[in-house]
Amino acid sequence: MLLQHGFIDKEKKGSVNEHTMERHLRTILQDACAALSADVQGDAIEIQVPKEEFGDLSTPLAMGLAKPLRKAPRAIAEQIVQTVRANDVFEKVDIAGPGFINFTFAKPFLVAEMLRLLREQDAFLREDVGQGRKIQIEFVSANPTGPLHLGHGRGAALGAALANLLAEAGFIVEKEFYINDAGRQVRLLGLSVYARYQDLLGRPVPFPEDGYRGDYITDLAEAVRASHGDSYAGKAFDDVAEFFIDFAYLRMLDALKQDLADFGVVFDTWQSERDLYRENLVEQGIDDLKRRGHIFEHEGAVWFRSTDFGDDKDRVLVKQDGDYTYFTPDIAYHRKKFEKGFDEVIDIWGADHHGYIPRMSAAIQALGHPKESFRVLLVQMVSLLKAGQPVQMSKRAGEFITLREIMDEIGPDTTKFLFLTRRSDSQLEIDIEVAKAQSSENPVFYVQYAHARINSIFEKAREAGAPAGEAPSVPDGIDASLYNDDEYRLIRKLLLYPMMFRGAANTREPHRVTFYLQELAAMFHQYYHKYRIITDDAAVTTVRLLLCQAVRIVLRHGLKILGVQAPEKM
RNA sequence: GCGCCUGUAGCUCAGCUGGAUAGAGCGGCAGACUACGAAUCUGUAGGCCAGGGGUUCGAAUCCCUUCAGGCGCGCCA
Repeated sequence: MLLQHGFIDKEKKGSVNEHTMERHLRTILQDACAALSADVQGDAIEIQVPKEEFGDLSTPLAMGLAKPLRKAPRAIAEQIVQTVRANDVFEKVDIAGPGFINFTFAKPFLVAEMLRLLREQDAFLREDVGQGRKIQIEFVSANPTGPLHLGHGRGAALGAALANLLAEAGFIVEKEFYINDAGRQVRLLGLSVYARYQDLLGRPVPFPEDGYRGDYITDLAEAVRASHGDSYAGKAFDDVAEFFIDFAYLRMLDALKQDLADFGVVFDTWQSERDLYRENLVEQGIDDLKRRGHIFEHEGAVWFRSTDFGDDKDRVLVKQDGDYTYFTPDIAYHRKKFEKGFDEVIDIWGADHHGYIPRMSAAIQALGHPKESFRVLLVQMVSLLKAGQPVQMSKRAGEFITLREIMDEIGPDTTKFLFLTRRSDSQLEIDIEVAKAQSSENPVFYVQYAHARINSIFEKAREAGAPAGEAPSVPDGIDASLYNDDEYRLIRKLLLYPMMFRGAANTREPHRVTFYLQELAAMFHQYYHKYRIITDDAAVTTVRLLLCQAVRIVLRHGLKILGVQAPEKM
């Protein structure tokens, strides 16, 4: 159940990528440091991608060692270079600036790595950072009281992409949606529908002050009338509350699931708040905290001493009137998450809830879990512009742009891609006119076009009777001189994918994938314009088709993480 | 008042666990289809990284401060 992504090739899952450019370099540098009697762990060595003219990879290692070794950075660099130069994976190793060491890999090595990419495909691209650790991502979790809006869409895109990313990175991932079906909000929903229903039957009642006012409320009231006629006419709300609440929220939940499905986002588990009560978990949560000594009573209320764990103030769990606060079932919920055995729990929240983080974190720590095992990713607001003018959104008046509308306007792929080209915690503006009008120059099409174009090349190759059909079979070796400098640029970019991938997984930042894909697509389009893939020279053609195939594999992998189609044709 | 997020090219944003001459897309300007898809490509202009101070070999990145925008600070949810 946990592995329903269909994306993970379970047979290849176990293989670990041992020989990317970066790992190679790391190992070599670690040995070099040992020779200098500097105890540096391979993983701790900083490796970066420099500007192209400097080389493929570089390290400021020597500058960092200057102080502990009490030597000049360049002198240290010299020593490192001496030991490293003998290695034949490098074409060039040199020192630049204040002490950077730049590495340029030898072409035969690059070619061999690319062939490995072609053979191993996804297994070559991913890095096992999770090592089977269990991680839960809870996201969207919208109240089932209205349609999903853009903020939810952003959370959905992020959560789904992150789940794909982490699953590929060797975590066991569960995607969960928390259903707020027990609180005041669903009651208000039921009451709103009730009021509209009575209106329809000519028995107007005052509309609730904070009620939901969207047209969908009236639609729900109509649906009640259609299925139950006037059997609830004139009855007091308290007598029919359960019916109206359940009728309304279950329909909203269905609609919400449909929206998410159409957006391409699927959840593994749906946790109901009511079930937490049914299973007595809310009470157990309080008891657990009590046992651990973090509960006190004050002025007739039950408090959690969250200040012991970094919160600003202590928090009430049971009010004077005996009701729970919103926080209390949430503690039970997070307690349950950990009882299910997750090593890490990620919540994706709207940024307006950021003030809630310290108390939730405190509760989790109080329950005995390490602080680092809980992580909240904040998704900032999405504001919508139409031709440069802000579109006013008021949830109260039921006036807001829904995810559904945006999906219908600009398509799920574009919507997801736009959401994922920004860090989640930066505010995002989408101008719907721009997104529509420029659809032909939209970044998502740019990347997809590269993929479709490669597919088209293979079609052409088949027609032309080139030595390749779908894609040439992968040879054991290729003469490194068959590739030109522009092709080596592309190959290097491909080989940097695993490094980018690991960074994205470690930081939980899928947007890095988006940026990488745009860069790769750009590089490919440029290459395509400069050279013909299918030529009279059979050897060159084969070798170029192999490169195209490698680009295609990487594009597909990246797009799949983002949850965006990799179309054969456009 | 306190806390969190943000401030980088005309616009939208990357880069932020300190590294080399700060990047991309869009928009602007000038160009490229008799060859695998022009949803593409080439060239060009555009910056006191909000301001100020500090830390050090080195700061867009870390610290302090000012300013501007957003969001929070309930025995609400």
